[in-house]
Amino acid sequence: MPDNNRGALSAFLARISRRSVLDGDEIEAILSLPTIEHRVRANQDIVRLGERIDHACLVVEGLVGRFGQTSSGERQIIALHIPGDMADLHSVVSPLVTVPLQALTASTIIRIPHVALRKIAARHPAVATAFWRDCMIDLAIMAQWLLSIGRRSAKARLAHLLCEMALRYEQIGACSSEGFLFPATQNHIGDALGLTAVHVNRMFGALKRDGLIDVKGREITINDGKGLAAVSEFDPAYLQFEALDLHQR
Amino acid sequence: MPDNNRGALSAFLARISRRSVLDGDEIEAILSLPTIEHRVRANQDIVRLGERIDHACLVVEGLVGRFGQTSSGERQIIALHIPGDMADLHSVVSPLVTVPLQALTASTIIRIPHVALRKIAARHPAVATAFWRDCMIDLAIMAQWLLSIGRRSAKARLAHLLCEMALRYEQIGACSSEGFLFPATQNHIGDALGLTAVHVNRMFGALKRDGLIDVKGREITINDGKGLAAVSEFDPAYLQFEALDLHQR
DNA sequence: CGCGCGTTTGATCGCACTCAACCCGCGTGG
DNA sequence: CCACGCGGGTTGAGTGCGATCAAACGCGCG
Repeated sequence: MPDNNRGALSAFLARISRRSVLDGDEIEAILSLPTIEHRVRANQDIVRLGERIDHACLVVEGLVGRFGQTSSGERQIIALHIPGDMADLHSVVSPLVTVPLQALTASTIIRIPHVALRKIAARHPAVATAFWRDCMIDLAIMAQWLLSIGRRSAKARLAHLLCEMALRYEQIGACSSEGFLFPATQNHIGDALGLTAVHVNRMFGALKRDGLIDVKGREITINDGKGLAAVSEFDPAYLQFEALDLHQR
Repeated sequence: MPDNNRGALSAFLARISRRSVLDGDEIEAILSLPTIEHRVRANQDIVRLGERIDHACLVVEGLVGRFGQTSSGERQIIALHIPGDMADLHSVVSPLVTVPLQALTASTIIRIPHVALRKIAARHPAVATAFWRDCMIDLAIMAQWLLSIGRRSAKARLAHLLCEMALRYEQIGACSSEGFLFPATQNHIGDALGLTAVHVNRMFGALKRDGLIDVKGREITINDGKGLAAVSEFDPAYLQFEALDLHQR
C-alpha cells in the first residue's frame, strides 16, 4: 500500500530543480508520487543482478552504491548515491538490472513505482526531460570516474573523489565550510577507485602529509581545496550545477 | 540548411527499435528528422570540451569516440560509437559538453538539431522514453567498462572489449560468422582500456597464442567465442538486446 | 572480556609502464 | 625509380606503482 512522503520527495525535487526548470503542476506531480519507505542495513542488497524491477529507489538517508563484480569476488563501485539521489531512476526505462544496488551504510530509501514515474513523464514532457537529464548527470560522473581509474594515479583518484563528494554533499547542505561526513569505509573507497583498501589508506596518509585534508573517523575536513583540486585536476563542470529550461512550452 | 537523409536515419531507427517499441507515427517522426551531413578525418574533433552545442551527432560511417583527458595529455576513451549510434544523444538534455567527441577513423556523421529532437520527444512520449532508454544503454556499457578497467587484468579487459564490439557490430550486420572489421588502432584500444599500446599489443599476442582470436590488419576473427567470453567473464545482458514497450498507450 | 570490523604499517611481489629499437606498408616527392 | 618520412605494429630490457601477504592496533559492542 503506497504512502506519500513529501518530505523525502522534496529532497529529490531539489536535486531535479537544481538542473531543470519545472512549473507548479510539474512540481506538484513529483511531490504527489506514491512512496514506500524501506530501511536497509549496511551491506544489504537493495536490488539484485538480473531481477526485473518495477520501482525506483530514492535515497533518503545513508549511502548507497551500484556495484559491478567479477567472478573472483572483486567488486567495483560504479556509482555512489547520497540522500536526494534517485539511485535507480534509469530503471524506469531499463528495468532489467545489469548493475545491482546495495547499501554501504544503514540507509533509508523510498521506493517509487515505475508506473507512477512513467505516468507523470508521459503527462508532463518537461518532467520526462528532467528525468532524462538527471540520468545524464550520472553518466557524466561515470565518465569522469572512467578517466580517473583509467589514467590517474592512486593519489589523484582519491583526491578527485573527495572533491566530487564534497561538492555533492555541499549541494544537499551536508558539507559545512570545510568538512563533511563521508560514511564510506576505506574498503568501499577502494572498490570505487579500483584500488585496495591498503593502498587507499596509504593515499589518505599522503594527502594528510601534504596538508590537504584531515580525517577523523568518517569526518573529512578539507584544508586546501585548491590544492586538492590541483593534484586531481578536478573541474566541477561535469556536475552541471545549472538549471536549464530545455522544454519549450 | 538542413536536409533529410532517411537512409542514415533508418540505421538510427533500427538501433532504437531494437530496444523500444514504436508505432507508425513515431517511426515517421524519426525518419523525417532534419539532417546535416558532415565528413570528418581521422583524429578530428567533432565537438570540443566546454562548447554548448545545439545538435546531436549520428554516426553513419566510421568509428567515433568520446574522450577524457588529463593535463599530461593522457587520454581515456569513455565510449566508442559505431554506425547507427547517436554518439551525442545525451546532449539533447545536457548541451554543455563535458566529454569531447572525436573521430578515430575517417567518418561520416550527420548532425540533427536539438530543437527537432526535443520537438518529437515532447510530441511523442514513447519517443522520449526511447531516447532516454537509448542513453541508458551507453550508461550500462560504461558501467561494464568501469568494472573492466577497475578490476580486470589487461588480457581480460581486451577480451571483454572484443566480445562487446563483436556483438555490437553483429547487431548492425557488420560481423560475419566469425570476424569483424574493427578500425581502431592498438593505440586507440589502449586509450579505451586504460593501457598502453605496447601492452595492448602483448595482450593481442597472448589471445592469439591461446587460439582465441586471429588478427590480420584491422580485421579480427574470433576462433573461440566461448573461450573469449570465459577469460573476460563477458555476459551480454548489459547490452539489453530486447525491445520493451514501456510507454502505456 | 572477547570478538569483529576497520585502520594502520611493513615487506615483498608482479603486472603493466617506460624506454628503446626495429619492422613494415604506404604515400610523397625528388 | 628510389629515397624518405611517418604512422602503426612488434619485441626486448629494465622499472615502479599498487597488489599481496602479514601482523598489530583501536574501538564499539554483545
